[in-house]
Amino acid sequence: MSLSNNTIERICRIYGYLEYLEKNNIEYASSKEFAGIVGTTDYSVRKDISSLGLTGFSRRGYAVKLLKDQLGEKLKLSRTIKTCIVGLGKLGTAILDYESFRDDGFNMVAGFDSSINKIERIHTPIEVFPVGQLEDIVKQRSIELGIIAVPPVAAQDIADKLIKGGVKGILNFSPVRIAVPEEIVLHNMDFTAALRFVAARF
Amino acid sequence: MSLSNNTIERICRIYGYLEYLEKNNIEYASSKEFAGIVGTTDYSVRKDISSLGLTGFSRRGYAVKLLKDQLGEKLKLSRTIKTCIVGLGKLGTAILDYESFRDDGFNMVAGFDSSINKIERIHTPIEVFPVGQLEDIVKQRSIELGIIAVPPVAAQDIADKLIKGGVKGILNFSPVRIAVPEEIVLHNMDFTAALRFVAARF
DNA sequence: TTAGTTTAGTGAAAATATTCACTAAATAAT
DNA sequence: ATTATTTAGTGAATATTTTCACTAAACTAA
Ligand SMILES: NC(=O)c1ccc[n+]([C@@H]2O[C@H](COP(=O)([O-])OP(=O)(O)OC[C@H]3O[C@@H](n4cnc5c(N)ncnc54)[C@H](O)[C@@H]3O)[C@@H](O)[C@H]2O)c1
Ligand SMILES: NC(=O)c1ccc[n+]([C@@H]2O[C@H](COP(=O)([O-])OP(=O)(O)OC[C@H]3O[C@@H](n4cnc5c(N)ncnc54)[C@H](O)[C@@H]3O)[C@@H](O)[C@H]2O)c1
Repeated sequence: MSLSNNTIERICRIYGYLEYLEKNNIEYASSKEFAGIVGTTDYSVRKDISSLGLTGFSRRGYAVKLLKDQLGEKLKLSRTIKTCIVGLGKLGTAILDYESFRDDGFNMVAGFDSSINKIERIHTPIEVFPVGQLEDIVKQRSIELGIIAVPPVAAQDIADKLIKGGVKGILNFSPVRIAVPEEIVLHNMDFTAALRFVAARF
Repeated sequence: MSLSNNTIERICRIYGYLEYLEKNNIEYASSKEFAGIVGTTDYSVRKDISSLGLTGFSRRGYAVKLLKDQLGEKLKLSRTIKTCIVGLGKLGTAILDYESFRDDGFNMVAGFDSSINKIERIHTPIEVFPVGQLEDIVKQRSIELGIIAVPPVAAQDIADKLIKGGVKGILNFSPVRIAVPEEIVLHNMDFTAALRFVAARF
């Protein structure tokens, strides 16, 4: 019962929508509605959900709160995941300060930068450290997920350090390919590739 | 000869890598090398490239400059694409100031925000306008691609205005589903979904 | 009660995507 | 000159994903 990346991606989007529905006290939603949200068909949504062994209700659809909890359970999203960000430049500070991540279950517990100047000037409730302490802090605080927002040249080095510290996954915003061992989950957010992906389909 | 989204996505990533190779005066690269970059197999890369009617050279691979130009031609990426950003908050200003986009063929020609205060305070070589002028400026300057970095509640309204102004595609950073007509290309950059996509595969 | 409607569940069919197995070309090595 | 090696090109086989067609359940309305 291994899930395809497409299924995981769709479920993650649905999960976000379920949170929204829950906040708005909506109790049921149909596969068709989810399909609209993630841009697929109701068949696919039902297949995705049932492939996790979860079920809905005839004529009412899926129970929002129940499904959210069950999906969270299955995909290990309901627990809070300790996260850090490396590179506190323009993009990094935007991410550092983005408060919704906490609601979404990602607890930003540290920021790192190589510039002491920057670290001293930064004004945020989150603790920030010089990059030299990266590995230690990641270990100490059991940080599971690292976000990379350093210039491309530094990205591989930072990834290596995050991995030594023990992170299980990396979200990389720098536009370079990073090499990681098998067991580490890597996902790239390549803005330029995304812009091209749009422009290529005009 | 319509390309799948997977193919387009891979080609966009390869295109970025070709730019890097070109800058470093590397003349040839193999399908295997591209496969490593985009995380697929050499077979798939060759299929992708040949599905566009493009070819390489036995025993040398693909000619970097030639392939880049040809892919650029086929996917309409070689021309410069006029782009604007709406919402000049933390994320929006980071994107506004990100200079690599220009090298990558995206010319940021305008920024918009609803806060006059913000517009007056912003310090950037790119022209910024109150959001009331959005539709007109997009028309006047023939902006083809709009980036949305406003709070979720405003996202649909901004999308509607961008479309009225005539953009062909939208890159949406707000974590909500936006409705657009068939002919408009929409792509969502949902950071939370990306974090979840990583965490779900730990 | 009965007929109609909505929506989930699901095996089968169809469509799509990937991988394989093989050919051919170019070059290097012996 | 011959053999070996590397790498692209590609039709066929395989695998995966999506869609379809149908069933069943739950509820509504007549
Ligand atoms: N700003 C954007 O909109 C944008 C868009 C797409 C991609 N990116 C990518 O995101 C990354 C960050 O972009 P940015 O605009 O914030 O750049 P930036 O220059 O504003 O910030 C980079 C930060 O990284 C720090 N840094 C440099 N080397 C480091 C190291 N070895 N360890 C720790 N910190 C280090 C710098 O001190 C700086 O604070 C870059 O890779 C960039 O290509 C940015
Ligand atoms: N900061 C992040 O790291 C981050 C991460 C993920 C998603 N996002 C999303 O990106 C968007 C922007 O985030 P941010 O952190 O930059 O927020 P922000 O509050 O810093 O900036 C939002 C900006 O939009 C402007 N704005 C509000 N309504 C507008 C309207 N109708 N027209 C034009 N401008 C308007 C505001 O004046 C402000 O400058 C949000 O949707 C947010 O959810 C941000």
